[in-house]
Amino acid sequence: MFSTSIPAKQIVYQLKEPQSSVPAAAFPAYKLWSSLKDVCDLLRIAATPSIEQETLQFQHVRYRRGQRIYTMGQPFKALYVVRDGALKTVVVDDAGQEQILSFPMRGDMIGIDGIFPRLYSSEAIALSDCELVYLPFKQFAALGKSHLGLDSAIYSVMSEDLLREQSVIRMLGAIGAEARVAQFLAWMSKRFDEIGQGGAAFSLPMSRIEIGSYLGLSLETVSRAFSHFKKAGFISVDRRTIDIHDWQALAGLRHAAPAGSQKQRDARKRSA
Amino acid sequence: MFSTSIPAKQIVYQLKEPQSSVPAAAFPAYKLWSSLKDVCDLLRIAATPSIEQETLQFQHVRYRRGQRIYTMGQPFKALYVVRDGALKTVVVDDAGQEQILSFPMRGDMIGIDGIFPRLYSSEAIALSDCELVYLPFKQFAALGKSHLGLDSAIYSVMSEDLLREQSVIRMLGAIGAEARVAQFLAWMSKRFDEIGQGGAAFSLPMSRIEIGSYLGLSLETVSRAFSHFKKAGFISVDRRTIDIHDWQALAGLRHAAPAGSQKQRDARKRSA
DNA sequence: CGATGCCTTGAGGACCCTCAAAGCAGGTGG
DNA sequence: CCACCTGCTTTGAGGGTCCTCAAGGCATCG
Repeated sequence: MFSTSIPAKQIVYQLKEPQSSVPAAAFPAYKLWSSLKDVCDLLRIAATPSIEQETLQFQHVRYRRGQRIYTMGQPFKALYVVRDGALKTVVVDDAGQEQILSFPMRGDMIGIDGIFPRLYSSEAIALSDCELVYLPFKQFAALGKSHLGLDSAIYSVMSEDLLREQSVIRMLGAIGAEARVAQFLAWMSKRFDEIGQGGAAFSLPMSRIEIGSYLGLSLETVSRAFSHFKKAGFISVDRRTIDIHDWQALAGLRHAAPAGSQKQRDARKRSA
Repeated sequence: MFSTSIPAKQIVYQLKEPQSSVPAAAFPAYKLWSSLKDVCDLLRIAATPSIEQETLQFQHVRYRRGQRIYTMGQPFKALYVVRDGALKTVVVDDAGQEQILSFPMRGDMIGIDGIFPRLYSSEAIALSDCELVYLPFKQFAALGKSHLGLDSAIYSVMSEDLLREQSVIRMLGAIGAEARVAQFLAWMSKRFDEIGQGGAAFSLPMSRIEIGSYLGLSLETVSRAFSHFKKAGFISVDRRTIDIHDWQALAGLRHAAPAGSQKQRDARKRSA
């Protein structure tokens, strides 16, 4: 139904479900292969001399807005690193409910959650046209053995992902609605800044519904929070265009917690 | 203040802050070293012949109820695998708020979130007396190179942890209070069953507050949910002793969602 | 036996979801 | 080029879930 198999060394434009009739050629023939060092740079892994000498190349794949990179239940074959564009990863429960897990952007690795069950256990969908580096898992994992420190670096990438999820859990479990949205905006701003797209003014790649799903809120609550921050002068909002005027104010809203958890009770008991 | 350094090959009883004055000798001299194969068995990793021949041994460490295994910000040195007992992992925010991330039990690996930042980014605290296997990270990671398939297995363990966190996120983001508690009980039951402590009747190692923190609920809501399930005949509750009478009923409450997210709208749009 | 945690149960109210309507942008087709 | 449709966003009104506050029971421990 949806064959992701990419025959060993062959350029494949991933253009199923064209949706709009732009031909593949409409994409500039950017750069379709990455060396191991390129991948490490993307992932912010320090490259050793040994890594720089590796000649194995990894293919780039492109997706259009709305396309699925992989689907729940599909056999796990590869990891992907985002080179350009924005995506969402979601799980769909048996009732058809979508829950968004992350919004991967440049430098993020996706597909990790498929390693253990040997099946992708979430779906990745492109929010904008995007370009990914395709890493066949076996080949990539094998490189960990031949390059000193690369295995630890891969562990690091996975560990980082765990950390990111932990901060989401913390947010969902112990923070009020407005503070979640504020923190989300602060994160996005920081993220766009790192990527070099200007952290102060950017365009959100996702809808209010998607933000709501990610934050455990309804779309209306997200919208209202935006409006509130606008009135307070922290940001400007116009549709998906955001200008951050007061990053500190947003990041500072982390506290203000009325949701899910006991406010200021108990705190800590045992003295260390 | 809290030195975790364990001098290479030497038995160390971790018994700081005795709390109650039970001497170390009160513990039976169980088995204080594990081979790589033992560790793999614990982690449910298939052991290859090469792994069975590995002679490197890993030390066991014991902790008493209430003791910290590691603390946030402490330099990362080792992973631990739970051999016996139950723990909690928590993050503490700048306001002193605790948020519980997981309740590791036999077969779980902890400390993974410290790999990337080279600092433990959460705390692990023993809920009961327990016994862990101490895996110095460098030595352990190095084994991944010399044993075929072990590196992939380690990736699997980490990937599994990611999956577990994802299901927590899904719960916090899109499910009502009672359903969370129900699912929590169903999980615990399954977990105790796997460990061989009887999935139908068990004793919870954690308090209502801790369950609430994990599930993003107040302790009162947890308590009320327990009472409700008792009245409905799904379980018996007496303090921390739980008897599951109708596992299906609990697991079935997964749906019933009124919290955090849009109920039955939109669902899925683009047809695959 | 008093003190201390932990758990249960009740009453009131805050927060955020649900439902509803209207404004706007982009795309399609006449 | 404009009408129309669809999808996204904003804003308002009402109500439900779950938190907060409070009091009392029941174990464990010094």
